[in-house]
Amino acid sequence: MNRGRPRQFDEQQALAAAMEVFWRRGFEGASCDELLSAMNMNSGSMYAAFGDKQTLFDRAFDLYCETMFKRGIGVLDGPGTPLQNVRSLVECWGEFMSQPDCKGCFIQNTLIEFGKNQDGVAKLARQLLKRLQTMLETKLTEAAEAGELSPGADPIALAAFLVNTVSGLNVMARAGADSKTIRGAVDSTLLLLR
Amino acid sequence: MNRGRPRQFDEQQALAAAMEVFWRRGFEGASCDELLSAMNMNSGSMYAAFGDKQTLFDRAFDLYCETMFKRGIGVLDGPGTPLQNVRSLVECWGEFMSQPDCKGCFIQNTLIEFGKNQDGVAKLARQLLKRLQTMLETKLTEAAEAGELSPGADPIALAAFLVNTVSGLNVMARAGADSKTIRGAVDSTLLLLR
DNA sequence: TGTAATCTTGAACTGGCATTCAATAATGCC
DNA sequence: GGCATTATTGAATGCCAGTTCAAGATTACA
Repeated sequence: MNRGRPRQFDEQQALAAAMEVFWRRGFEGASCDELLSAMNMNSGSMYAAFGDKQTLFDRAFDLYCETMFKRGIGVLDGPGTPLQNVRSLVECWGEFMSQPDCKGCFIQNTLIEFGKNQDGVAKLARQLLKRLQTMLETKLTEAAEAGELSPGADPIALAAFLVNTVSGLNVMARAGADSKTIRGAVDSTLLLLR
Repeated sequence: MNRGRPRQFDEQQALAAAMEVFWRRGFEGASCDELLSAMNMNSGSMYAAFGDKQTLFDRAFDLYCETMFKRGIGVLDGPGTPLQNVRSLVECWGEFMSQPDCKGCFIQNTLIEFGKNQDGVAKLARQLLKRLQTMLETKLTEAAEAGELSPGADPIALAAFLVNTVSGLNVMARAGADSKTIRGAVDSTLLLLR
């Protein structure tokens, strides 16, 4: 079929390895050396396959979004009442962030590193967070209409609050907070969801 | 008195300028060029006065802690009941993070950039956050004993939760969240403090 | 077997950054 | 004024990380 020397690496596998490194170190923090040895490639092959470091990051970031973000959406749209699903998602965050050598959430990390940048990945990260917030608003509005929330609860404010909570959990996790602290934050958060 | 050519810069003023740059850009993100022009100094003078970039950062970070962190402590120890003071602090955070071109909290930013590092500034940032958490625990315990909190409220968990909240607010602010979102998060947080 | 196409390898290149340094300038003391 | 001391200046330095490139390797097809 295809002429030429065949590739000695699997693109998806290499991308997954790059994702791990970027996830832990960030864009600036990840050196090409570390990336290349994690991907088990030489610079020439990598540059031929992916273009440059930024493009590699973009693709690794996309891969993360495809997997992890959609997994979160799955929880929100799972079985159970709207409020139960929101509470499940918060629980998931807490467990995720309590893992021993947690790297946090790649989206949050990217948001922090690139901040208000108007272009590329930062914009995408902001959009994703906004999407999460909107989805939470929807679910919480449903919950309010179903009478699952205490009367007077504001679904819009609660959604903003939950996005804020996950941002906080991410920071705490990356700062190495003990699981008790994280558990305390999660438990207090759940008090508002009823 | 002192022999030799007198300094043409004010050390505290230069330090304050450096603090602004590090605060906005982080350690890696702040180039020496940007620092030097903000400080209105040449590299030679700066290196003679402060040593190197890391030492300059350390001193700028100390300056921030001396001013901003203690200001927060002042609110906690202000007039009013324990709970009122805690609520005031949360309100302050919200207003602070809602400012138009907010740089966030320097301590949080540093924590994020240096993460779990065992040495130097990262360790100091973690200690400060821990201290904040402990102070909140104390205040909230006092509030509980004074009957200001609803029965069954857990001061320890609430303190962890509040530290988590301020971490979240910092991320949201640096991500450019609108003030309505931040306000929503703050309002929801305050619901737990009563 | 020869040729074109594709991939691998790792050394060389390049640009940007923190840092140094030698020359110069400004002060106090004798 | 001469000298010691300290600051300023900005070009030069050295290093490191991202990137390129030429040589070699491996395949398909003729």
